[in-house]
Amino acid sequence: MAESAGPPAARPTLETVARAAGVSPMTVSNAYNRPDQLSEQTRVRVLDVARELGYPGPDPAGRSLRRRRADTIGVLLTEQLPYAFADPGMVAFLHGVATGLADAGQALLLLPTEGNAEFAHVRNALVDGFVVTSLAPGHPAVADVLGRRLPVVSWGYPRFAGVPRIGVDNARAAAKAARHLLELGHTSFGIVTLGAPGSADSSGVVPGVQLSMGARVSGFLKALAAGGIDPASVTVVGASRNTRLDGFEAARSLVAARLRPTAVFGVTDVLALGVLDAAASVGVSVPKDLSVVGFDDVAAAATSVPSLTTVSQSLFDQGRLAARVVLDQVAGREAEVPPIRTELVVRGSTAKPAS
Amino acid sequence: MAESAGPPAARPTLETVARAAGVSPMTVSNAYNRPDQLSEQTRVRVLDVARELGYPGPDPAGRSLRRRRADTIGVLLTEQLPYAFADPGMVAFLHGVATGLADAGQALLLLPTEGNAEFAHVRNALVDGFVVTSLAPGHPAVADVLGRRLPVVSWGYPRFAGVPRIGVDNARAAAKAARHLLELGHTSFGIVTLGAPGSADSSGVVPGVQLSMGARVSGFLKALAAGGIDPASVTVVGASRNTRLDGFEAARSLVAARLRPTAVFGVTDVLALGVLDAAASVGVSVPKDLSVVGFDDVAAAATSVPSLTTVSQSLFDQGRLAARVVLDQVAGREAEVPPIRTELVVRGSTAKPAS
DNA sequence: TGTGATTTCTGTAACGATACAGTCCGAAGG
DNA sequence: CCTTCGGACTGTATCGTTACAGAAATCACA
Repeated sequence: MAESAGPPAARPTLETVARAAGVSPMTVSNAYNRPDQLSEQTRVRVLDVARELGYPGPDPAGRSLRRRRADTIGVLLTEQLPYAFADPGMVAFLHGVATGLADAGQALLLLPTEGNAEFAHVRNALVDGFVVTSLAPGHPAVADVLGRRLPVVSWGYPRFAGVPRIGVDNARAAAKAARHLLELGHTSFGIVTLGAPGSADSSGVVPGVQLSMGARVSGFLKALAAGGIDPASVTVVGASRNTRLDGFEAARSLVAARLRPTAVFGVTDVLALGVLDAAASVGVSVPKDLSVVGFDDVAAAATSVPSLTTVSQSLFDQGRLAARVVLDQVAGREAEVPPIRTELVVRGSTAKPAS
Repeated sequence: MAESAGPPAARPTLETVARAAGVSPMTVSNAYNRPDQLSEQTRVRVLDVARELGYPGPDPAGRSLRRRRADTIGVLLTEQLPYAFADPGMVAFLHGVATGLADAGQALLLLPTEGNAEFAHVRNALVDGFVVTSLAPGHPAVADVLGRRLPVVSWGYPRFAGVPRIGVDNARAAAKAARHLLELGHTSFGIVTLGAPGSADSSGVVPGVQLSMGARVSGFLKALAAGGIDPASVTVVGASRNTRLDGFEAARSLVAARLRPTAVFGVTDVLALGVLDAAASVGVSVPKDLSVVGFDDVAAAATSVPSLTTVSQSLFDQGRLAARVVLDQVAGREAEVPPIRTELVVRGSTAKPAS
């Protein structure tokens, strides 16, 4: 073929197509994006020519530059990205975000905040806004996100100035768990938290624990104190990661101790499920010999054996709300963030202590 | 302040910064992207000026257009995007993809293929390549993806010409489950599959079932036939969606029937867990009165009561492989796709039939 | 037939960045 | 003193698209 010689088949662009079809580039663009702006006849002809030339359609990069819109929201995950998928609470939240974005026709870009890529992700992400999940104030990604000067909404702690935050009142929610156990008649307690192990000091502050988890621990202890229990008498153990296995290992010393508490609060359901495993492994019966309360109400809490009493916080709805709030900001509407309700769901893992 | 008048504070660009710092735009660009190309002194000065002007750093849209790279891979989800998060098998696969991409410093763009956005997502996605999950050949998104002329890798069925496919041999894998049950001595079988309910015809083909699930069903039946069981004697019921609850409902008729089979194959673990629920709901003891085998080996299979015998297929590794293959293509290397191994994991849900 | 209104299409000018191919300059080496 | 070399920086030309303003052609209707 003669035509296979010549310039080495430059990638076709709008203009290539326009020239070949004998119309202006604008008309080709309209053929793809605003079918109502040109006659059906021309549109068909243009698209035919495009197909013949192997034109893949308007390049999103050019379009994005010109329109100053990416129709994409970035979700920044505190933990290394892959790990987020292993955490059912995070998955439920993402599920909600994805739903909210999909309903609005927006795509979701997942951004790791750790890893070998020195965080350039955030600087280079083609997005119209960010949803950030529980980011520590000093984290390098914080500066990157705020530096982009794009709409942001944050989930969990801490608060950033001028950034709407979505999240529950962890201290109050944890207090519900404590009151439930007090009402059942428990007097000796343990806590499995996330982060550094250690005991609470007199003010109920446990050092080295994630902020939101810290609020859960201190809220739980404060409610106990209001019920006449000395916070210093409560043994607090820490799991290094939020996995069932880490919860199991952290709880082993608790449930095997001679002076075993009769009630344990796991600051996440995943950890609480690990407590159930630990109890089973040493022959301690739940809820007969030990009551266990979790936090989050993930799907597995309802199907575990025994099923888990927990503080429900509708992670899915929070995700959807996060999407709505960030999209409102993108659209120039200031969104108000309603408070998120929590509710104690009593299931099979709590009962009166054995007398 | 006098300077707050004047033009309404145009958003600063590379050139704004360059002019203010008395250098060329190229130098500003280098200050951000190639620190080794200029003196430390100039770099600091440029970045200082940028900060003063409130310059948010090089705009990803411009950069992406010029470099013709997005450093992002799009993942196309068959099901409506949000639903994918509810499916543990899909989550495990995504987990693997995310890991593979994060290791290579790439971001992950999640794309819905359904919803109210008429699939424009795929055409507008700023990505260097796609990973598609189990897309039916006639699906509108298929044309969009192939039309982009970007690297693609597909997971599951069907195969597309020129597109590397990652997936297991479902028929052979399902046969392992069948042989396990035959060896235990079972002679009456049921299947819970995904898609339209219906009975197998003589050739073992069940109409209206997803392709990969169809392969599991027919592979299972073929292995039974090889063991002397008439496929027509096997009752096949269908769940409309891959959820534990749908599996429960689909299995109810099976386990409650007078001529209840002694062994049931769930084509996914999620459905098989639903079968366990159904058995429990009518007082049928697993594995004493009923053996149940699943497929996938999701996390919940190991922790269910009883734990689930299943065909393991390392979904995580397949995700990571998908990432590697598509990135290889982006880099111009042709990747070869190794076969994926499956393995029968025998746990507590299978036993010899009650005599 | 004239006068708008409507439909259909075009020309131009950005959008903001980086690749590429230099230029300039001081220091090292002879 | 002249050459050579490497580091630091610059100028220009795109990358591919769409917003905007308006022109030309067609139509409706008195």
